[in-house]
Amino acid sequence: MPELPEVETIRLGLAEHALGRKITRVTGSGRRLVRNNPHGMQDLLEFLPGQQIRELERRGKYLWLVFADADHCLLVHLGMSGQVLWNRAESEVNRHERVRLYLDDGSALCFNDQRMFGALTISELVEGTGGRLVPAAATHIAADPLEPAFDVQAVAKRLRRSTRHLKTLLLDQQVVSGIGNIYADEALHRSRVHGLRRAEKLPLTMLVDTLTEAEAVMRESIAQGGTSFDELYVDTAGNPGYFARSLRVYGREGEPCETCGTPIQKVQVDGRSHHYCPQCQPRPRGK
DNA sequence: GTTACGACCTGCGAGC
DNA sequence: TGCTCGCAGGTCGTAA
Repeated sequence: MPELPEVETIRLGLAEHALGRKITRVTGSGRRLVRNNPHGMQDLLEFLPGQQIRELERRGKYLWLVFADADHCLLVHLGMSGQVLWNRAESEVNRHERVRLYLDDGSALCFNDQRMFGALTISELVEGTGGRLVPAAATHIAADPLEPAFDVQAVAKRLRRSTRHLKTLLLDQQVVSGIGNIYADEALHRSRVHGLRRAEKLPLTMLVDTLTEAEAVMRESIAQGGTSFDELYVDTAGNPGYFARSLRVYGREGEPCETCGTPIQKVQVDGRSHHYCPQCQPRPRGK
């Protein structure tokens, strides 16, 4: 599932191949991936050919292609199962391929999506958080922990004003972006906090610690190419990431905690699974 | 304004 | 063997 480290790995892969390249042709089918465009696929087919890719930007789980002579960009969200593969133009079409951008060097960027949660959107660039140019369709997304504009103290204070479960807040992209279910669980384990704790009940230092651990675990994951549980996440060359073997709690239900040996447990927090060590991360009283 | 929850979507595995 | 059902989870809309 692409979270910040996986999207950043894809961004780095794209930068290697696509920067400076001009889009010559676009093919695509289906409506769901392009549902946020007023005229669906037609908007991509009309806007993208001839555009030169000048920059590749990312905020949280959102990635966008900035073009050389346009105030619009192509905003990419990979949802749960999106992939961006760099192929030869004549390469075989994957059964889940939705859109293909042909580049002027004979290569192609293929957007695959099995579960159809992803989105490709032509969006205007506007000034967003921290004075940064961001797609209008993503202005509601908060800064992520890897951005210079990210203020950990301010975000911790924002968390502390909420009565919600901390796990749920970490997943709220309008509070802090880039964190998904995997890295939320890992950050909570590293900071020894149970996801069912109410943010308002926690000391500020503990919230700062959780956010700091989130940043650390995502940086470590980027260094290993992200986390792959199955074939759903691969980089632009089709290779899996190797951070899954470094995860301490996510996907390790029943296995001993690396810290204390207590079996990892799994519960539901607001409809999402939460993996935790009952010894290192005690549940709040009454739960 | 804030919070909680269901729908969307597809493939896979468990259970019958 | 084949069918049904639940689960996975990022985001958005809706209801309270």
